[in-house]
Amino acid sequence: MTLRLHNTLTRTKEDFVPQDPTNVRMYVCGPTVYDFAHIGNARPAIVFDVLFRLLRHIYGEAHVTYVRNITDIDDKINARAAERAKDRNVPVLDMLREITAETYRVYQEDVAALGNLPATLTPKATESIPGMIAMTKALIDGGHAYAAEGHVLFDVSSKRDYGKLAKRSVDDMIAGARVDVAPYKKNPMDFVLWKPSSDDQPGWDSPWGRGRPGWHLECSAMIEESFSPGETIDIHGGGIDLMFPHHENEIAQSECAHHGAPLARYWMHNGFLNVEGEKMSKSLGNFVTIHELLADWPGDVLRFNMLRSHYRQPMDWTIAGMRESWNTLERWYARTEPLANWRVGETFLEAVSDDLNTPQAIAELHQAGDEELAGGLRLLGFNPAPERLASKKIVDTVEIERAIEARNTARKAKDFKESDRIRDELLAQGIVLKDGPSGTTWEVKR
RNA sequence: GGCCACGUGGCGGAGUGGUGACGCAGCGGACUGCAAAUCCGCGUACCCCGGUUCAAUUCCGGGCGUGGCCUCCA
Repeated sequence: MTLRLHNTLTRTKEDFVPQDPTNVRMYVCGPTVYDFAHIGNARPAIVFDVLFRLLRHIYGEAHVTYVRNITDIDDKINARAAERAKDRNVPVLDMLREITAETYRVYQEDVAALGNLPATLTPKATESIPGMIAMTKALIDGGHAYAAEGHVLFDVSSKRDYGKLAKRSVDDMIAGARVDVAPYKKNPMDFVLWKPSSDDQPGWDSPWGRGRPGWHLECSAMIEESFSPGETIDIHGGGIDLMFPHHENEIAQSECAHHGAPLARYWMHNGFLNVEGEKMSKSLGNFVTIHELLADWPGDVLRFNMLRSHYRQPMDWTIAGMRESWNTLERWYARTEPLANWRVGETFLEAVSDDLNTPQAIAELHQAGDEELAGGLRLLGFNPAPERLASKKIVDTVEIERAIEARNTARKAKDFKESDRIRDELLAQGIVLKDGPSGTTWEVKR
């Protein structure tokens, strides 16, 4: 059984062959920590966690390194900090540290609540500044970058195959460009490696003055520091919207700084996510954060719902889908939880190994016996325990038990009018009764 | 304007050149005092128009539609 992955570089599914099966290397672009992560951010976190687990299953836990960075220096963060610092009348840089630390903390919590394993390494951009400066120097020395008006820019004309990931030529992009081109750029597509900072912006001393890195440079430097400098990694992942310009530019920087050594051999991109048929945006008011979702829904449900669509397909996130996911998981957890034994089924593993075809894999689980169901759930990152699906709704258990007793007394006396009245009353409170062979059980209706 | 995806039954969602994946909902049955839950059974779908083929939902071309990227974005 071979693992096949869709490679954005070739736009085809390819057999995955790591350079070194005892050292499989994967890097995924993590969040910019300026605001709570939204449901769209959850998609890559979950998708690549499944891939991480699958790689560990195939190559062994000790042989897979998964790096997910934290972007904690960025102009969006600066803008947010400046805004809030003004409101609260505190120094901008203090505000900035508070925002990134707090957002990072919540992100880690949210991601863990979705059933994701911690990444092997979680580098922060602010901890890789010297590496970024060194890479910028190397690019200038190699004739791939130039300093201009306090900025350092990457010269796209210095890389013949610039655009190979996004499959577009520099000429095409210039033709379609809608941006004002900064006067100090030699070429409109040149992008910033380093830019000057004012006193109230975070900055580091560099050969080009006090400044801060461009976004793309951060990832290139963090990859270099997380793995061995200059080495090609196996998999680089992220959202499809990062393909251009972010990933294209990472490739340009890293390859030029490393004398042409490819940055990554397999590039993977997850599709976009819509909410109830509409693009998620703050103006539409359908902006859903993971954090608020977790207040109403178990993390496992959110995870399962995500995996019901293939990661490359556009996905529509709906409440109806979440309910369906909850029901399915609840039934499955009831079956698998008491089982001590589990094993990963062959057809299930084939499906997951076919470019993470989780919808197909889930279909296999619907047909599977208890042990294979348990094994499949485990591999996908679920921990079958009913309490993980407990409703967050607060109910008066004692009151319910008392009502059930009263109802069963009425039933014994064949007073069905009374027993139905009690059942309806509970139903009105959202409590559903089930009369089984071993007595009456209840659950919270959704 | 340029580039790129996608269009499957009431809904979600895989897949395939030739016997209707799978789930949810719905319908019928079993069970139940009646229900719920559970179990059993039930479905002739692949945007449109051409082409290739013995055969196309699947391949090719064109059209229409939806969405994404080209600017911060998972």
